[in-house]
Amino acid sequence: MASPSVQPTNAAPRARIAVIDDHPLVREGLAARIAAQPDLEVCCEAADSETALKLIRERTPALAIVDVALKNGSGLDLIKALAADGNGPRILVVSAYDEELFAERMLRAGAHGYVNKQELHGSVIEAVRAVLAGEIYLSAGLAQRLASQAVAGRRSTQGLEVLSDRELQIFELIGRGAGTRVIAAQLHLSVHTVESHREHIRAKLNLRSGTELLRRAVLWTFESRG
Amino acid sequence: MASPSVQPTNAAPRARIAVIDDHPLVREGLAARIAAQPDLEVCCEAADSETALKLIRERTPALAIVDVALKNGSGLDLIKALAADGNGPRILVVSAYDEELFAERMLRAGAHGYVNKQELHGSVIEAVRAVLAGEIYLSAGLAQRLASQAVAGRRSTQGLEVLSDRELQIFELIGRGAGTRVIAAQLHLSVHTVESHREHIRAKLNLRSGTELLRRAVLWTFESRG
DNA sequence: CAGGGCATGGTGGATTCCACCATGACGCCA
DNA sequence: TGGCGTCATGGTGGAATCCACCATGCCCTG
Repeated sequence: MASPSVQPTNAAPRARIAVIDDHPLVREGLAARIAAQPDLEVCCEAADSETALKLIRERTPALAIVDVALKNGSGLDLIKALAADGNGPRILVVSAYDEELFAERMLRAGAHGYVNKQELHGSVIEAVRAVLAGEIYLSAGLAQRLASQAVAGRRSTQGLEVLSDRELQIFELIGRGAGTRVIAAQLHLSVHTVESHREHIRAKLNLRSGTELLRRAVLWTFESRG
Repeated sequence: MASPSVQPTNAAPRARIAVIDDHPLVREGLAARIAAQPDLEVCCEAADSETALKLIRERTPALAIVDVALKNGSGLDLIKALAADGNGPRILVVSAYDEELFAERMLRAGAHGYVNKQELHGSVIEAVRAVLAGEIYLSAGLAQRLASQAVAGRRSTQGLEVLSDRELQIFELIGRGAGTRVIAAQLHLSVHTVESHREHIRAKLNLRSGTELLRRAVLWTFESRG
């Protein structure tokens, strides 16, 4: 991939793109848009991070569009795995949450762009091209917010930014209604590990009971409409 | 609905469909699928309930595909408004949540079908056709759960009307995040009593785990009490 | 009166929670 | 380079809980 083949715009072959999202409709929407471009094409699709990883390694797309919340392993893991591969595809994250919360983490984990599903009129393609060209792409509002945040160096906010990646990930799953054992299975972790994370989350968010935790998580997921 | 005017399937013209979703990508995915059918076509799209209402009244589609969570008015309002119009389009709800909670509300508000975004490989079109044909369409898992609920004994299961006073009271406390022991203390009851009520609530609402109960209770308190 | 729903409580076994603890990996910084 | 903190991963054991039955008493309605 680092080989001199990654410049498709001037040649005949289209840039090959992987679409990873657990909503079939979103996949199709993306695929339709991409297919409509003369210089881009979809080379594979997947709904969960495992098959995604497999497919991407096998088909070596130039870019992968990844949703934050997948079935297994939640996108973040996928991104980390891809980044760890070294010469993997460039990565554009699509999310229903426009939380700076996620954007920051995703980018740190190795993503090259972050676009919100909501404000996605024509900008995906724009984002795809930008990321393919080697740039970092952020959807409109996010850039400013991230920047101002970085400048302000803000803390606490009682909010979820105190949580580590793993913790946030688990927090989200809790919000979706998954029990500890389900989460453990889904993330390929020991139940104890998940419980540990749970405990840390509780501590960080100042929640006494697991009930309160679940409540918080459910409300949060609901509010930020996953 | 009983009027003989809405019968597009037998003639040459395609059935005209409105697509209402705040995710552009999902809209496009749906549009692409619909456009691929010989007997269907998209007549308008909208991202919020206001323009949706305006467009639908103006263009009189045979069917409207509506997302639960819109920007303004949350889909539910839209459905109610359309139902109030009397001779509006048939309505198919698409949702990211497979909660019976939502399905119930939507159907009661006047929707004719409810499909989950997740399990949406080819079923949307199927659902569209069914709803156009005058049927009520529910995505797989939901159908059973709702049916078993309806058959199991009582009417409409209006959600919580089946609950006795005590049960509702406890349900609400659960929704506020109170644990069993707290509830017991607060109501001057034995923990066992509360647990019994809990169990009865679960049974009545067809919820499997206590987690589901909590989740549902939290969502309810959030939804209804503003 | 009989039956049904309701509120109250209990028992016992399975599960989950939760407060500690431990280890290895990584990063930071002096 | 070593030390310190954080993170992720796991474990242990006792407390709390869940949950499927069961039991009693009460009130209402047929």
